[in-house]
Amino acid sequence: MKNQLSFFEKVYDVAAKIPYGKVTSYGAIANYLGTKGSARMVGWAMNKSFQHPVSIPAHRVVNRNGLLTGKHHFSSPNIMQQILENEGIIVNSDKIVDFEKFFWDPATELF
DNA sequence: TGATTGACCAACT
DNA sequence: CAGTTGGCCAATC
Repeated sequence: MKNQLSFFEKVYDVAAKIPYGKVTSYGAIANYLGTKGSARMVGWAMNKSFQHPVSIPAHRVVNRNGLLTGKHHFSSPNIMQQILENEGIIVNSDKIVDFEKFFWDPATELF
């Protein structure tokens, strides 16, 4: 029995818990999981999240700079920004304004 | 099955 | 300051 979830599964678990109107980074999730170097896997997991049965708010996950790097992988490159602005997050030039204000760190908030 | 890639990050050169 | 490298795990070729 493999009680231990794969890194892949943990990413979904954390990403699904991102509160409304908040954002986090790939590195923050990876760091929370204890594998800082696996930040790329988080993004890759988000890509697969679309085919994942659970709704993953991948639009609330951005890179360390608050830049919407993954927007291009959505149905339309403008969808990600539209949703974020819909949640009260200000986005300018594909970048989140006051990123630290909307930043949600699982290691801190989720504990 | 070995090699490459991937929505990243930090450190090094 | 810009380009390269190492790290991590899973999927694709």
